Amino acid sequence: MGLDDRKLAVLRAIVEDYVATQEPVGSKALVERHQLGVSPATVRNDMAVLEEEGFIRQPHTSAGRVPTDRGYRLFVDRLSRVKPLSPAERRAIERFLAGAVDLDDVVHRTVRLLAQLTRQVAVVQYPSLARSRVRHLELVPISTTRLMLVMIADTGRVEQRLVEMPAPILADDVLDLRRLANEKLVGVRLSETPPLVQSLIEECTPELRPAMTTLSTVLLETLVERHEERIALAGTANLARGGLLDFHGSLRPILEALEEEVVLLKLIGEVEQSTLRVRIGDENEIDNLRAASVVSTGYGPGATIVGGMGVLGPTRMDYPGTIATVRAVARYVGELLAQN
Amino acid sequence: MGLDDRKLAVLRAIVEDYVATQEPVGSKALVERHQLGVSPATVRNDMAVLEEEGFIRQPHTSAGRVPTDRGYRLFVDRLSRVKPLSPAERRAIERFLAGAVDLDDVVHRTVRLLAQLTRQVAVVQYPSLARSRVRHLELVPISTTRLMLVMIADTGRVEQRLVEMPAPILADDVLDLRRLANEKLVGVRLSETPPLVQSLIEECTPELRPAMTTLSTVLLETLVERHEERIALAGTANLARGGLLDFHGSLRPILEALEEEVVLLKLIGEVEQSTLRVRIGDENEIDNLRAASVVSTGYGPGATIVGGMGVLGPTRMDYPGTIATVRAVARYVGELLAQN
DNA sequence: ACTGGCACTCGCTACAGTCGAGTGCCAGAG
DNA sequence: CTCTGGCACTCGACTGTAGCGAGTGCCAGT
Repeated sequence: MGLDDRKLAVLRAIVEDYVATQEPVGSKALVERHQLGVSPATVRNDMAVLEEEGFIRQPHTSAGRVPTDRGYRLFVDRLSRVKPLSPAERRAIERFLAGAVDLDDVVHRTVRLLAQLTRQVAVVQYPSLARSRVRHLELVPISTTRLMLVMIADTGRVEQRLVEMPAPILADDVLDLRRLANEKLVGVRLSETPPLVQSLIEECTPELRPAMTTLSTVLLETLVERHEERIALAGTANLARGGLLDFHGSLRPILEALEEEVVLLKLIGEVEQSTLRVRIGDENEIDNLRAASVVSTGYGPGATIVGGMGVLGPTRMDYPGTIATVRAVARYVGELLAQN
Repeated sequence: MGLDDRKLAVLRAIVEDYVATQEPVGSKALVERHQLGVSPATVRNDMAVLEEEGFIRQPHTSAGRVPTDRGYRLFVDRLSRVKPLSPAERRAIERFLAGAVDLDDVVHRTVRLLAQLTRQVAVVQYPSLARSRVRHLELVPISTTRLMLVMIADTGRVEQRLVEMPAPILADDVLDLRRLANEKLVGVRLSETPPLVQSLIEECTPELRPAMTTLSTVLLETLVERHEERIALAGTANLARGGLLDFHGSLRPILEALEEEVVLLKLIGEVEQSTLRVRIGDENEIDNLRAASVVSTGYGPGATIVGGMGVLGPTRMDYPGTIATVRAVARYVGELLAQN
């Protein structure tokens, strides 16, 4: 396919105009707004080619052109220059995140910040437990047969869980359990704890065995199985901005998808390296989100990735701006985490 | 105003039909569907009176009638018989909540359950800290200058917070701090802790004083000031069901309101007794929710109320059903909490 | 290879006309 | 005094027609 420079320029112009105005853009308007140096007729010919190649389409005969998912893809891959953040934005990010006092707080602020800056739906995954190490385990007696298990991970995450003991347990035994568990598990990656928890049962004294067994099941549940991943969400109201023209009509599927933790994790949790990822319309694996685009990236202290964050909006969105913002916020959060 | 029994029956019929069909209801359709025992003409006269009194209105001349907020109000107060839950529903509630393992879990399940049963947006407030008592305070050393403060309330809530110490602190001192704090604060209502925390500083040994001072500020923040109330939300996708006819057009204001914790608290958190409360359309103090109705109630173990829960939907909603569901769920959750 | 011109398409808007659900009112019956 | 049947009226929803104009595709000319 012969896509010379001018045709690409035309595509870029179409995307930019359409994103800005939300209206199909015609050849005449194009040459007026951009300095293409050629006549509308020429642009029309280029448009015909672009349409043949599947980068743009006409909503109706005799309307202007609109980019297709493929068109946006090409735009993102080859045509959009990264739009550097303004100093004001950088400062806003820094100031907004600086006040955070806690991991919870960091995540909360981050997700609100992302939603606000991009004016879209923001999603932030808490640092993944699978990628964390155990920093400390605490057992707090609640009653004679009840303990509260508190697990603190090196990423700052804290999980707690009630443990129902099979029989009353002595304070001293609780201390023993705690000591044993900590000796064995502190510093270990959570994903690698299961065999160790098993050995914990085997190696402990017979008197402690029943208690340790129940504790272990809860431990395993807390560490590995149960709602292992947490997610924060903000900016859903932004979905209703575009007058429902985006998302062709109904927000329902989108809202439904956003309620499913699993779906959200799929959206932003699958990042292995810190590469930023853009999924446009059809490229999304989740059917409900075929009308949306997702910009996501991993984040973490230094080069390691401990979780993902991202933004969801209409396919017709300001990709360069969104990409820049997501990238910047992720970097700041990473630095913040590194300080701990 | 003379509202005899038949006029009330007419109003009830109008509300029921409109809720079911979502279309303005005319006199003829009414007599056909309900056994009113009179002719359409008579009904029309009654309707005229009802309209004069402000209980129903016509969207346009020559369309059927639609209930006004006032009409719904009268319906809820005097016309709706409580619709008992089906045994199947009761069982569903029981089964769904029985598996809960944790306060977090209870709240999560409750909110999803409510959303599912009522097919509306559900909101559940975590047991309010202000109404809880301190059950235990735990201090976990993270590094020489960092502690993790964990507060467990008698309602099952657990709050944690990082404490940044002004100077390195010894393990023994941590134990002392913990002991002192627990001695002073365990069993106290959170709302009454501030003076005690103050005295904690005054009474402790000079060596511990700096550490205790920082700890105290964090304690106060955790116990009283900071995001004291937590809230769970589910079912936002249900907002987009009614084809946007409800909420006259835009979901935006509703979604915006739902993102504000403060607003949500106002919605469901102001319950003092366990009385169920229904706010219809205009009766809502929050402007963004003038097009919605809220059914809310308090819940808690036994007669004490520890938090609120509720449901938000279009004014045109099945009040009897929703009221019954909310009430039932709140009661079950209360029983569940009482077991702890 | 680009441009200007021209005929053509087709969605949008306005307007007129018809249909019918629903109403308000009135006179008469119970 | 209350209910009923009848009747004229209103007005929104729908249909069909016509004109407008943005935008296109194509072609001949430079």
